[in-house]
Amino acid sequence: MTLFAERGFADTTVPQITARAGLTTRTFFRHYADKREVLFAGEDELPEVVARVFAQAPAELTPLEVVVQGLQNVIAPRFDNQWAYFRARRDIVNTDVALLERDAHKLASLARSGAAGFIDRGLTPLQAGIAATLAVGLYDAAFQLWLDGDGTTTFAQAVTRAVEALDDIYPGHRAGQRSEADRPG
Amino acid sequence: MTLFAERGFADTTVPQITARAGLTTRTFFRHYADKREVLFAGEDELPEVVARVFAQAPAELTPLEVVVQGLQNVIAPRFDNQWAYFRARRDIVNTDVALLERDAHKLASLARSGAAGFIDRGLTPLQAGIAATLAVGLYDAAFQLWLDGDGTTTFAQAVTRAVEALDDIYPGHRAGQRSEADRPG
DNA sequence: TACGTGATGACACGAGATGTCGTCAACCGG
DNA sequence: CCGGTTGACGACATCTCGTGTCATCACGTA
Repeated sequence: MTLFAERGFADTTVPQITARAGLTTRTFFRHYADKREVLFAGEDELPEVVARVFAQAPAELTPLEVVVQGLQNVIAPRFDNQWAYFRARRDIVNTDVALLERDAHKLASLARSGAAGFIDRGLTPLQAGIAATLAVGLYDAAFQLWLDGDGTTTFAQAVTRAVEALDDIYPGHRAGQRSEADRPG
Repeated sequence: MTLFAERGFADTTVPQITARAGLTTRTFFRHYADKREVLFAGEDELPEVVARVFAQAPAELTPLEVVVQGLQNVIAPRFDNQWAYFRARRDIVNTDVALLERDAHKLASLARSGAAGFIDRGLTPLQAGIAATLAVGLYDAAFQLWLDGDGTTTFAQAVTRAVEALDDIYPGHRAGQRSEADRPG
């Protein structure tokens, strides 16, 4: 991370990283599948987290309610207190196309995991795919909103704001509310 | 494409491709930024197409209406009659993680382009980001649905089915309809 | 002590990707 | 017809990424 911030991701070679760490190039690739993966290590468990969210969710919840509840109760606690790290990480990722590709693919994998969960809940593959994409969209929007803040707001608050934005652009049935209630733009 | 189908993407080297084409390795990289880009050439114009859709859309349309109209009127004609090519292309892309990453990033770039258009129409960045992600999700769902078909159905029909699926999982205001109408399922 | 296991170092190597220079054909104005 | 420019390509060198392979060393255990 330090070297990436100093010299940029592309201009930092693996030998430079391992020299700083006192290891060998070969050892680096035994721990990380490739150079990019250093910045994404630890996110592989997210699909499992998603699966757990679906397993614990009551059957009567709507797809969106499952998503919001999962983001608020399971994802949020994992992110708070790590704001500074994710902020620094995003600044690096945004400078390199290869890292943005990896990031986009991780989100797509997350969506596939979510779609599997929705199918288990009885949705058709088409519905599940769209629901999962919408869920990941909310997740990512909330994540970026959270990072754009000053580090004092919680991830859960960002999720709430993202859901409100969704209702603004595409008013849907919210639990306990009449969908007719038009919101001012 | 032929070599990729025969030997797989990863096991096909650039010298093999250029030998088949009667050219040099160096010449290959003058036409394509990297090996993966061969399968995505021509999609760079999609963001411009998106920009045109937004420029032509009447101001009174809702975000979702802009998307659906754009997909039906502008995107669909570009895809029909190319079903066989896109089908073969998808079969190759799905076999290689690096290609899936590139694919995911292209969709993300498309979403950024769409978000810019929504911001121009007066949405907040947060709303625009979510609207664009939802739009790309519909686009991709329709695209996959279209490819899963037998080649006789049109892309526009797939878009219609995708929008119906969205309304099933997250009932929103559709033009000229009461949103109270609960759908079974 | 002897053995197995796991992490690491050392070395070689293929493939992707880029910089640089020279060549050649097409084009264009005089 | 001539001389210059432009653009595409070949040839060569080079760098980095990533992998296969084998030797070594530390550690725990019978």
